Amino acid sequence: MPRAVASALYEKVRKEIMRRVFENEYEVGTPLPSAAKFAEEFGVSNITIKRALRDLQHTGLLRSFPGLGTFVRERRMFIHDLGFPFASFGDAQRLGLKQGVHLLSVTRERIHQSLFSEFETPTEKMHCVRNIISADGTPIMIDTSYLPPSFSNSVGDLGGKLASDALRDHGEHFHTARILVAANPASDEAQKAFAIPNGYPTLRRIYQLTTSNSSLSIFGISESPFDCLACLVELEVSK
Amino acid sequence: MPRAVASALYEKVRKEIMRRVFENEYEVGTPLPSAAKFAEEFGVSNITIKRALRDLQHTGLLRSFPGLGTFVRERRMFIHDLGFPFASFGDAQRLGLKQGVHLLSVTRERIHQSLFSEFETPTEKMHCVRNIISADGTPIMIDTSYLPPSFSNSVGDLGGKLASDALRDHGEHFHTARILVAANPASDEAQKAFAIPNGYPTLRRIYQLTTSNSSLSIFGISESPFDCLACLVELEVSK
DNA sequence: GAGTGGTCTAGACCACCCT
DNA sequence: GGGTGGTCTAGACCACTCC
Repeated sequence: MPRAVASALYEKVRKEIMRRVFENEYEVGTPLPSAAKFAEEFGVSNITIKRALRDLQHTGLLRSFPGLGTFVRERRMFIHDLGFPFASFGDAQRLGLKQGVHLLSVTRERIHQSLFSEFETPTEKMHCVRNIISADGTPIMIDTSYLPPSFSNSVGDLGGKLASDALRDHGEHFHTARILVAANPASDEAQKAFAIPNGYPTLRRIYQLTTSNSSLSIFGISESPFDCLACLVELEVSK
Repeated sequence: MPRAVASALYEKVRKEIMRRVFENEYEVGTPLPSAAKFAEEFGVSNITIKRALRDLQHTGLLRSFPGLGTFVRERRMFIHDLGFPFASFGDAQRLGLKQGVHLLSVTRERIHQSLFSEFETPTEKMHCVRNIISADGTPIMIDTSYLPPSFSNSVGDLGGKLASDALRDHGEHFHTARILVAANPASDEAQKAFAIPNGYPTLRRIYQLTTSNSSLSIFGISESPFDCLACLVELEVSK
């Protein structure tokens, strides 16, 4: 049963730098010592330092900019209450934060079955709307919503708002939300949208919203970098 | 606005190997070509190949064993229905899978406040029970439960069972579960317990169980590798 | 002994940012 | 020009597994 390196040089370096960051030994806004400086201090190779720094980027602790240096990453975590399944503008105001919805694309696509294996999804081509949702100016979530073709007469309405709002505009209200919450390495889209590295942990919500109109379901996926968003749920336990 | 490398050699290699795995070009159980073979095939350095393979380990696609080779990682995903907040043996049987609970440690610790910032936790020293939960023989979850000191007369009971079961043994039943679901890079404990690399995405549930006895709350954290467990929740939407 | 992956180094080049 | 991080290479050593 292999694994566990722990004794590696880059691990020692990583843990020491991590400790310093947690002890606030580096000011946010000013760069950490350069890789060359660290290499001299720790008495190890340049490359070993870079390896440690890269690992710390992958866990969200640091962020490097070529030509500028390496910085402590500032975090701002938002809590998404699943009791209000999909933050709409009303919810955002309630939470006291400025929410923005930025349209990425409107296309016609089939639902990616492998992601929705826990759901019964239609196989026909759906309207597919991708939005970036930001809170207080920082992007925190990329949402892909699939709406049935019956929405075709108002596709233009879909941009810049969330599926729940689009539903509302059609006079429909969803009454049940079924949500699969999972962790995942960042998708390609999330990597681009949030400028995060390959493998960066993200939180995914794969959801189905149903309305009183039984033929009308909205499916979707939301993805957020792990350090931007968490979900809260409160449950009365049956028996 | 930096970031985005995509054109890097190791990225091309990574994507090509990833494609081959998804296309089932490599049999599970037999090793992939060695780094040396890949280096020859792609016409790049040994080290560049290793970099790509390492990234693919960090996203859970591959798993390497020194002396043996690199293998496609077999995944088995369990779905945890939050409607039955904490899988007990009864729930496990209902789901038709063999659940195991393996005691790691019983200690007295204070609750780590920074992890429970969304909860109001007691500051006194609590009983702290760590268990590894496995399903069908594979470990899928490490759980840390904090129980109030009033459980002191039966600390011996805490091993090998979950907090909800311990509660039941005391004639108490929880009626509300408050759960914060988040993604995170693997904690040190999870790294050891699941033999996963630094930065591996995990799903965390930070929870509070309350009973009709208002002074009795159980707090806890569960952590699972992202490819082992997801959470499902179904909600009636108020309003 | 041969092959494997993991680590570490020295050295090089690039694109970027600042002065 | 000098500093930064990012990439890539060649070469070495180690611990491991299998034959």
